Amino acid sequence: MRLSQNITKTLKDAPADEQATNAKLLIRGGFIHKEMAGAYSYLPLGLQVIENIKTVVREEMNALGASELLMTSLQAKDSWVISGRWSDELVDIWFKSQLKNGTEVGFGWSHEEPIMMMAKSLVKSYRDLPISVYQFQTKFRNELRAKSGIMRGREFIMKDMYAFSRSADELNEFYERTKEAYLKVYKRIGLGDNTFVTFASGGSFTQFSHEFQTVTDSGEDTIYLDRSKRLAVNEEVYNDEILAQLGMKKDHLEKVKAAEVGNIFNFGSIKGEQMDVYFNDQSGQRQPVYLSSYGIGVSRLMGVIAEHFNDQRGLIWPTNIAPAMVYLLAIGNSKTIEAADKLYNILTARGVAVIYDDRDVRPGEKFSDADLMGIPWRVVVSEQFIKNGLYEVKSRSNNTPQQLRADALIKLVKSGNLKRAS
RNA sequence: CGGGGAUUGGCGCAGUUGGCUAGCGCGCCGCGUUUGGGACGCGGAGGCCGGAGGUUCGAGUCCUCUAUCCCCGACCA
Repeated sequence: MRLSQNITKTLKDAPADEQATNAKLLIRGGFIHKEMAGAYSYLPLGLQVIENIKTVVREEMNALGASELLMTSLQAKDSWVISGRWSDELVDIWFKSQLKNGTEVGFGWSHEEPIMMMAKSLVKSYRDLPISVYQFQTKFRNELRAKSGIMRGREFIMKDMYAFSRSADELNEFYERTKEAYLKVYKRIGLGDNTFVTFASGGSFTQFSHEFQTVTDSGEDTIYLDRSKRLAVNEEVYNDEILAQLGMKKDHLEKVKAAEVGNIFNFGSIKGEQMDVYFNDQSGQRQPVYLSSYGIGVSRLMGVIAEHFNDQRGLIWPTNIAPAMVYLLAIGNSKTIEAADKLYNILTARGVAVIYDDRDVRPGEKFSDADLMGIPWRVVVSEQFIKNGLYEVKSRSNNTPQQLRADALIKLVKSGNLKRAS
């Protein structure tokens, strides 16, 4: 995209009402806009990051055999009454409203109950199973206190997947495969080294659920981490008995702050029994459906990444989720601008996502914005090199530029394996 | 929900013991000079000081209520 057409402008000062690093940088760079506490709009650059994260998640979920759907944000009261979770005492983060005729409705903070109701009408036979579906949804949670920028909002984007299985074994098999898929997701978006499978409280059916925790001081969870095993225990279930059970040694554990970027649950047959979702097995017997659910906080991930990858100058996006691969700018006269226009067309045609700073501002301002926005590669078209057909290429995380021809430039950029046009 | 802090042009801030047309920097508009790390000069636009009520000759400044935001805690299927 051409920066002259971008709706946002970068800011030198972050708004005083933001404390969190992720919010400060994302607002300064023009990625998000605060609507109110805990509710942020995603501007073109920010939306691109969200979409890139989604693409990675989507590919990994599809690889599991799951299919994407989209449920409603508006939810009927009935299904939640069945499970008992319509209660404000039990679930204190409900946003509720009512229709003109007085019928109560809720805004989805989870989609477990609605998906079970759907499954009830769609899943009848063992032949229909196993099956898994997922969606990217805006969740609404009326938190008492919003905090940490986009890391904990009242409205946020989440990928949630629901798997229906015929037995505990079948469920477990899918559960383990999904756990691996999750680790792939975190690896691909740049958080692989710092994200750990973590034992957490399990809920009604199993003793544990598994969280995916990214180690960061900005996180709100405390975990006990065994780095060599790449496993951790959430503080909420941490005690000697549990450690012994998990075969983890206390003196191997580090106490660290972390942000939960995913959580997976095994509900066993409980949900099916509770909500009357049964199928007929091969012998015609009614059996409860086994449910497991899998969440990834997409917008929170964006926040965690912003917290994790930055320096004095601004953001440093990992290549797989950067809003663009190249920040292109020309210095000087009509000749370099013409050359930059041309390069922009070439790169775009080759499927490279480019932010082209075509604004009539001084070079220093362009450099600063390139750094603030955290685009992996900066390409400068200047008089001194263009006469030899060379472009100056510099990585965001490295200060020494190199001079390359267009084809070498494209090769270099594409080695980051991101092919998007914008 | 308990505690603490804050609210003055789009953003960051100043504003004395209550006093006259409410200032500064950034950003924005115009003209000119500039052009490899957020340039400079000149000229402009933009604010009933979060809101309501009160005290006073007079309120950005004092009092009461209220809204919103941030932080700590509690909370986080």
